Amino acid sequence: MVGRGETRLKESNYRITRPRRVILDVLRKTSDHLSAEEIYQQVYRVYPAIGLTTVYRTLELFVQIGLVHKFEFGDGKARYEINFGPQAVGHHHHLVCVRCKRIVDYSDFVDQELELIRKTERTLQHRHDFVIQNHIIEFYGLCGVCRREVERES
Amino acid sequence: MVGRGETRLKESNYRITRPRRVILDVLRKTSDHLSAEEIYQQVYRVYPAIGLTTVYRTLELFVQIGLVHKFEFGDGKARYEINFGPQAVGHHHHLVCVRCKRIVDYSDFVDQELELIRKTERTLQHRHDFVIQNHIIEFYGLCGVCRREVERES
DNA sequence: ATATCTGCAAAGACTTTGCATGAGA
DNA sequence: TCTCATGCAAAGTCTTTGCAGATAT
Repeated sequence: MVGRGETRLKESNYRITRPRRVILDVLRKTSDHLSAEEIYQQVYRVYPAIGLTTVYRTLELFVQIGLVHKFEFGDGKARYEINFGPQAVGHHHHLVCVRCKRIVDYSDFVDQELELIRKTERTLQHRHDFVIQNHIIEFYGLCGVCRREVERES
Repeated sequence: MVGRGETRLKESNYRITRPRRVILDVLRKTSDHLSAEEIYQQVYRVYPAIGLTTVYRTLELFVQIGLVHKFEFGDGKARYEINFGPQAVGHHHHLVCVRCKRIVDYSDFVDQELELIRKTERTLQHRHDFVIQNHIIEFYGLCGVCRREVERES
């Protein structure tokens, strides 16, 4: 999916600039769910001239060309992950606590999911004239800590 | 999943108030992806004393007790849908355009998905000590209109 | 009666926009 | 060269918080 991001940029007629390269590097190297501010801070270390605005603009660009996925888990700030595609190592999904917003990654069943996803994807592409770049599966619920706190309150 | 929402409120030791009843009604009756502001406006028609703050607080409460799901599709405002559960009529997923944020509902393959989801759910519950309330599947990509615009630009 | 809930106003947090300067192809 | 990209400052939008008055049980 992601290929080499620089190639993708060129293909889409965007310039390869220092900020874009560094932001892409940060995203490629982390396995966290980074917010724009966090990405800004990481980039700042190797390229202090960076501005937060550029980070936002670059991330939006990456999202639109399918290089990155933007997640919003409900805690007010968006988070970004590079999009390696459904078959790549690193493909995973999320388990989110609706109370404390804790996020757990999981990658169980991704191979079993693949067939269903592919089939769905094909159908949706045709039926709705969409070019699909990626998909997400998320489970929502209460983590153990929050469940016990809720039980105690009632 | 949702049962009768009022019952769920009682069980969780929350009071059944006019604003809560009206907000729940609005959510039960619509099939749209309403934002807090939109919900406020709908509620306002039958209960003009409502405040936007209350709408936000009520929605957050509903999310935490699993009555409602909060979606953030990337356009800056959260959207809310009542959570009927994976087997109920009305269960559906989303197809989102990363460029114009258009959202298409689909419900193809939801029966085929059920088995996989159940299995995943069971595993995750145990492995991560989570009580799972619901799940979402979302596909992201470019809608036809945006795809053509992007092609024209390059 | 009293612990909860509500509405208003104000504050807060994240993100976007305008514009002049700088940099890639 | 010349269009595209960047950074700063300011503005914008959605959401949350504080607090006094109202309400459900």
